[in-house]
Amino acid sequence: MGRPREFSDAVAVDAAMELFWEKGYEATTTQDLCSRTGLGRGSLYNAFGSKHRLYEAAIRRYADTRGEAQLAMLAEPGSVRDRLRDLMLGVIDADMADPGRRGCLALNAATESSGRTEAVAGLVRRQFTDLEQAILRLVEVGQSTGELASDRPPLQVARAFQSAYYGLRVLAKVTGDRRALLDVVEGAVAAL
Amino acid sequence: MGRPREFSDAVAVDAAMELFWEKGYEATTTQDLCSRTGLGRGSLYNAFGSKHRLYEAAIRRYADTRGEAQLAMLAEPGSVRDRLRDLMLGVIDADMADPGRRGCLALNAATESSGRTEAVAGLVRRQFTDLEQAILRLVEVGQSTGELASDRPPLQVARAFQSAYYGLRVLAKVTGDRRALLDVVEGAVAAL
DNA sequence: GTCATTTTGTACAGATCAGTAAAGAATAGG
DNA sequence: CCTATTCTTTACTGATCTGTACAAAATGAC
Repeated sequence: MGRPREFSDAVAVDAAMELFWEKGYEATTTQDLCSRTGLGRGSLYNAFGSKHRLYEAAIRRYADTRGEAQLAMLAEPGSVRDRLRDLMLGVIDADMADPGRRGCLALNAATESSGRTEAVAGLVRRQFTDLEQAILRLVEVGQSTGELASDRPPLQVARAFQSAYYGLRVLAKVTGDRRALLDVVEGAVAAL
Repeated sequence: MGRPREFSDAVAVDAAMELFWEKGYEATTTQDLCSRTGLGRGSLYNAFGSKHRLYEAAIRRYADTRGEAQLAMLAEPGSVRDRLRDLMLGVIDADMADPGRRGCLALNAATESSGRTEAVAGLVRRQFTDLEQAILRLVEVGQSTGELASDRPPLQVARAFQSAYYGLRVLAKVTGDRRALLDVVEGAVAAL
């Protein structure tokens, strides 16, 4: 009972996510969040408690939407090499098409020291290990079908590839040199 | 002529660098900077103009000290694989020994959207390409001596390794799992 | 309708923000 | 010693920060 909410939580968190994604935690003000979500201060604090809690919700939402979309991409049919290459190529297209150069919210949250509480670190860690596991499964498939060489531990191969993936996203933040990024992709795929 | 400065610019920038390194640009206040450097507000603004200009000076100083130290490490004697492995192992030791989990200031500056003006992006880009070139030279040496396979373009190999290096630093920000990080090292070195 | 409950809007709190103004202090040159 | 110049200190600005208090509004239960 009581007065019903005039907004959808998911939509509000989505708007907050976009904002944190653009500006980071510290540079985003609660006023920004009110403007972007359309909520008044009272509603925003009533629903989410604090700026930091909303930040955590935004990271969770990022994982549930963008993160899951990436994992789904890895599950599509096709050779292992093609799947992993597409993952990286997709990132290059997305990151370079984005004028705000937002990159990956989870990665941004990992590197921004303020707001990197244990709660945030935990959420980021989970996204990282989810991706690691998805890559690992692909590598295992590739090794079992003979598409990939089987002379190295799959987990090691997966982790090295994942690292190159995050490095790629870091490089894409400051460089506009598409060929440099494509070198990373081909180098990482060749290393499989 | 005029009244002499009571502080050394280099020492002040060094202190500011440590602070920006710990907290990032946005979360560092000018009051923090005054406390840490020991300067009054007047002196700080007289000497550096603005918080952002001091940030740029800090990044430059980071490049001149920490960045150069890394490049020097790559120039030491030893096999190419050992040099590149040591680069990464050194990072693991340094990052995990640091309770503040500061990581790499240049990488932090690259991902923090606020304060990422073109000036900052340029400074970061320079550090990135300096490392790329240093790795490239090593790869070229390795390929010419036969230590590394010569079936792939050296620049592609170097860029993929560099990416794994930055990815490693990102992972080190949130994980305490040393074996996961060591997998990245061995995977990246094996991919050479 | 009345009541309990929740949401909403507004106004406000106290702290803190980056940056500046201005007066006093320390120097070099004359 | 005197002046021009630079640095230091302090006080202050106006804006902005996160979070809260509180009354009005909207609902369901009865």
